[in-house]
Order: sequence, then C-alpha cells, then structure tokens
Amino acid sequence: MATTGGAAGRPEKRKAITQAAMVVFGREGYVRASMDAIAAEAGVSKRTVYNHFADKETLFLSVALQNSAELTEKIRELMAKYLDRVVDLRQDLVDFAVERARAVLSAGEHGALGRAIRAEVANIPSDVLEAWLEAGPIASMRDLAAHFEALAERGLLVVEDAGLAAEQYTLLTFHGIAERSFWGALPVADEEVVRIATVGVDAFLRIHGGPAARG
Amino acid sequence: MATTGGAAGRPEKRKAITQAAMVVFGREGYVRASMDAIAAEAGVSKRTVYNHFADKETLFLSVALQNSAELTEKIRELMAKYLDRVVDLRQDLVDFAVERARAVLSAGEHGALGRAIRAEVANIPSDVLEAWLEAGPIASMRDLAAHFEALAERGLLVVEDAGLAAEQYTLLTFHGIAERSFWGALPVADEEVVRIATVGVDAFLRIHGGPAARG
DNA sequence: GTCTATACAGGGATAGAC
DNA sequence: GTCTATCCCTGTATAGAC
Repeated sequence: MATTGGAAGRPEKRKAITQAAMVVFGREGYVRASMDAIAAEAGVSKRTVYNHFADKETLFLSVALQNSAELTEKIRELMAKYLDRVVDLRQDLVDFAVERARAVLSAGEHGALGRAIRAEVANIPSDVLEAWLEAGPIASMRDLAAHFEALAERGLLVVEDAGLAAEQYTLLTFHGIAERSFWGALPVADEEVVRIATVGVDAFLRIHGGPAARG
Repeated sequence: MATTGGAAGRPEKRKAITQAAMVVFGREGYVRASMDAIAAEAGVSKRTVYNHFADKETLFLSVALQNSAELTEKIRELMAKYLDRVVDLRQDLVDFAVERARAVLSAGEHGALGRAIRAEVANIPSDVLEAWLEAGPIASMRDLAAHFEALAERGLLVVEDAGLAAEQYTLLTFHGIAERSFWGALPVADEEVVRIATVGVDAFLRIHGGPAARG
C-alpha cells in the first residue's frame, strides 16, 4: 500500500481536498465514501484529486495522520488551559475531561474521522497505524502523564506511575463518554457529559488524590 | 429498513446462514461483506439466503441481535463461575475481567461481529440499536451490578450505586483491554491482558474495596 | 501547465429472473 | 441453483478552458 501523496498542483486545492476527505470519510466511512463525493465536496474535479493523491487509500491514510496530529495539538492546548495553573484540581480535571470529550468526539471533522479510522484499523498497514498512534493517542497520553507528574510534585496527586494515572484518568472520564456515544456516532446530552466526567474525576481522585487536594 | 427475517426453509440451513453471516460480517465488516461470500461460507446458494432474509441489512441486523444475546449469556456464565462464590475477591475479579475480555474481544464470531456492529452504529435504525443495547451491554451491566450488590452485602465491596460500580469496574478493566486491541481487531498478548486486568482491579478496589476484603 | 468536465473500461455488488 | 439486469465505484483517458 502506498502511503505518500503526490506533491504536484496548487497547494490551496490540496488543502481543499484533504479537508473534504476528512468530512466525507468521517461522514460515510472509508468503504462507502467515494472519490466522486470527495471531489465534489472539495469543489475540484476528480482528476485533480488523483493528481495529488495516488489512490483512495493513500488519501485516507494521509488525512488520518494529519487529523491525529491536529487533534493532539488541540488537546495540548486544552491541557495548557486547564492543567498548567491548577487552582481547583477537581474542577479543572472535570473541565478538561469535558472539553477533551467535546474535541475528540465532535461531530465535526476531528471526531468523525477518528471513528472511520478505528473502523478500518484491521485494514491499515501496521507502520501507518503505529505512526497514527504515536502522533495521536500515545502523544496525548504522554502529555497528560507529564502534567500529572507536575501535579504530583505539588502534592495534588499521588502517583507512582504517571503514565498509568493518565490512562486511568482517561478511562474513567473520557472512555465513559466515548462508549456512551459510540465514539461520537450518537449524540450525548451536555449534562450527561458533565455528569460522567464529574463522577469519573471523583473516582480518579479516590485512587490518586494527594494530601494537598483535600480540604 | 426491514428488520425482520423470513421464516421459510429448513431450520438447519437458516442456522448455517446466520453462522456464516457472523463470520463474514465479522471478518469483512458490513459494507465489504458480500452476500456471495456469506452464501459460500454457509454452503448454500445465494437464492437460499434471500429466501430466509429479505436483504443484506435484514440479515445483518438479525445476526447482530442474536450475537448480543449469546454474548450476554456467555458473560452471565462467567459471572456465575467467578462472582457467585467469591473467596479471593481480587483474584476472582481479575479472572472474570480476563475471561470477559477474551470472550468479547475474541477473534472468533463474537468479538469480530461486535466490532462490525460498532462500526455501523450510525447506520443502524434506532429501535434495533436500542434492542441490541438492551440485550447486550446494558443487560451485562445490570447482571454485574447485581453481583456487586451481593458482594457489598457481604462487606467485600462498598458501593452506594452498584450500577456505577459496575461501570467503573468495566472501564478500568475491560475497556483498557478493548482500547489496546481496538475491540479485538489487533492481537494483545495474554500477559498484557492479565496485567491490565490486575492493575484495573487494584484501582477499582481502591475506590470500592470493602472492609471484609482487606487482610 | 494545471484545472474542469465528461466519458469510459473493468470489476463487483445487490437483488431478482429463469 | 445458475444466470443476469442494473447500478456504483475506482482509476484512466480525452476533450477543452484560464
């Protein structure tokens, strides 16, 4: 399977194509999405799509990697906003959980494409899948672990293994929401998202809450 | 979308068709799977398949419901084995988590079809989806909650809300494994499954462990 | 010289006809 | 149980337009 896209043509067209591919792949899934529909969504001719990307699979893998990098960056910003200068740990952990769920599971380009990628995992070449994991979920988990380590140094958390704490926080908050919505395929009420995040954070703090967080 | 299958024809043929459909839908996913492949796998003619099921979608939804009921029953048996007469709570919770993950995420008929269903969630009519949830994940969660309530009465667990405890146990043990394997699409080493389950149970017991479980 | 528009070849799918 | 009508998709080719 080829994994690189061509480089010819105008860059603004290329951007329109990748953007359209995210929308259509996200909406229809890989198999159902047609190159005709992507070309139409991008407002370019199909020939132009094939001028930039060798074939359907190359286009898909390309936008998958791009999407995972963008999403990691977005989550990084959310961590900077909520976890860099923590004053109310519980509230900040809840807010971060809610906003992360919104970002990752949004019906918009990010969440929908992520679902399409997960559905195709068995058909993605392993080197590309590893690159996707590394640029996406693994990178975010590392970022979160680093923040938890900093919080532990302030006595707000007690963690032997910050990576493990990051995974448990993610399971208890994010995955509860992801499962309920089938990774964004079905809508979940906002109050429900907040409720799951709050309950999850409380459970997390029972495991890893530090002395400085009590009282 | 039709949701009922026809009733004509020999029952053993019908069973061969549903079995084959689980295998092929599980292996290929809904869109890629062809009715030809299902007929061949079942060892019947395609006409026979259409004689029992109106169309591809009807067949898929039918086996989805059947699969979820079977899986719920299997998990029920696992609970009876590990959670009915608990002597070593931690060990039994770990064993149940490992066996449940094996059952649900198995590469065989059960896990693979579950992945196909999850990938198609957005295209499944909501009444069928609700029936699937009710016969599957929701039923299992209720069963688990009932067991946790019994364990709480023995002082082995402390739970205000047994349903919540069941969900947190599931998140901390099962979903950690499900996520790592993309719901069974990728293999996960047996030791890794045991490790995740053990760490998850320890975290769960920090939240909900009762006085009778300590020492 | 890249883009649009369109048409076309080749393959495979569903669903129904015989 | 085979055979086939009809449709759709991928990827290429052939025109002309800015």
